Amino acid sequence: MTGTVEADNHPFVRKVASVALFDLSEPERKALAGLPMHVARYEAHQDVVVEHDRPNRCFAVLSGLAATYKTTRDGRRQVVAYHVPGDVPDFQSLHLEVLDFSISAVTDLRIGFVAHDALRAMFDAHPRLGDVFWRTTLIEGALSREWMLNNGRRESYPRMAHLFCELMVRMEVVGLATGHSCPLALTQYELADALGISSVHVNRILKELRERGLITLSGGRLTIHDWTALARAGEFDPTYLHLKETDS
Amino acid sequence: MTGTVEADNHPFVRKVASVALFDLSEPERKALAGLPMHVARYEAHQDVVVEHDRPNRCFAVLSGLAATYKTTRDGRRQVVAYHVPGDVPDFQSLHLEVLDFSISAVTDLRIGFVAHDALRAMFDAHPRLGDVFWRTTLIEGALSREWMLNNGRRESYPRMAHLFCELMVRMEVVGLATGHSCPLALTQYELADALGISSVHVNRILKELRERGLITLSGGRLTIHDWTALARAGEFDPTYLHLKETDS
DNA sequence: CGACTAGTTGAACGACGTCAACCGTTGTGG
DNA sequence: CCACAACGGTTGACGTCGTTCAACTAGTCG
Repeated sequence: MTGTVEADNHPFVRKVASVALFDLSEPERKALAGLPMHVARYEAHQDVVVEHDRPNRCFAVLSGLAATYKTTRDGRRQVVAYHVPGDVPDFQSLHLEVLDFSISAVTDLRIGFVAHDALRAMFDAHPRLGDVFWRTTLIEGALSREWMLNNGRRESYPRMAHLFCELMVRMEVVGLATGHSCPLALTQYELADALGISSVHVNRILKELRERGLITLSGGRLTIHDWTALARAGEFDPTYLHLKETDS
Repeated sequence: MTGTVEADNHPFVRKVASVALFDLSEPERKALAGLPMHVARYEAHQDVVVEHDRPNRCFAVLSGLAATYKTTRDGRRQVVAYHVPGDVPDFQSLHLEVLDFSISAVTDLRIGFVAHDALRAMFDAHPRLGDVFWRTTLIEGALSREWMLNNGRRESYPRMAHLFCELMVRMEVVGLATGHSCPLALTQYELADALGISSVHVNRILKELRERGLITLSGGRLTIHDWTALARAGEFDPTYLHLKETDS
């Protein structure tokens, strides 16, 4: 293996390459792969950062699933984003001092911390990389908007269908899905918090999706048996994910 | 009047100065004020940009109120953000080719278009300004998250209270509110689309807020009679707006 | 084997939606 | 200058989607 191949397997290089609209230069690859990264592990349900924190570092998800969430005063929880490997969920801490959300491990999680200073130095030296990271934060914004539409204007059946479509596509993009099946260890409570409904209702909708032969979600695994029907039910159009054209 | 004062009244200079964590240098002010801007007017309910557009320019709201929205296939509409003067609602078009949302004029609107090329040139010459605009897009992301919590986990009464609190604070920041009263020409239909409820229900909640003496919304004007009670009802905590410390 | 957690299901309730009628204001054209 | 259409707001009656409460099951861990 050459150094180049090694760098290409680095999570940052993979992620940035998948988002950038240009080919990364060799110095850019080196800068990304050379970022000093501190790897840490979290168990499911642990918080990585919490609201009001003032981090001096960002982190990338290396493996597992993370969730950004907020809570009301009386403890009701709303998941506002899920993060698959490669994502940098608290990137905004680079420019906004105090966090307005918390991020927790949904499953066992491996993450890599990178100091703000190191990132800033890299962006100074390689401005195009800054633009790519900017692009990633804008894509996250696009996901937020789609979630708002989904949670605000679709009933729970299509709403859940839409969420499963999104998660499957994103898992496919990072190579974690095979044949419309991917690891997804979400409890029904967590699903409820993402969809803005109750866990009891999640259970009923899940049952309906299962009985109609669209999906199964069990054993920490989501399998979509009828992609076409699920996408139709959820009115799923992946444009908002802003993927670069690959296959479908 | 000196050239400096003139520049300080320029919408971009005002906006950037209000968001930046540092003092703008004179060259930076000049660059902002010197951006070639094409002013245009839109009547209420006209679209400025629509989903799937591929703009080669951004625009700033100069006066009036704009709304970013998305629709489901059957035409149900969800407003995902409001934009007050100074905001640059489609900034993401600088980095994402195709729009995943539409933006319409809520009231009569005056906007200023700025070509992407001009912005890119400015960011190359003044990297700190790029960081400030990045910061603004991250703040918009914070608003999205708060909206998701609000729409997903609060019932319609506190939900509407929260929205009015947010809008009032934002109007105050740009100097359009006096004594908890500001122009706000939203119809009940539009309010419904922002809150994810029906217009009939908006009417009822509005009546309740009015009868409890918290607000009045009429004649294109929102007046908050009891800020404390409204903020309490909406569990409003302005942290997520990421304002720089001024008054309260 | 007991304790705990996640899932499942029924029944009653409630928040909100839908439908429909009606009112008030505005603006336009005969 | 009035008629009337168009639109936004208001209200009641009723339907429904989703919640809440509660009981029960199944799997897992010590």
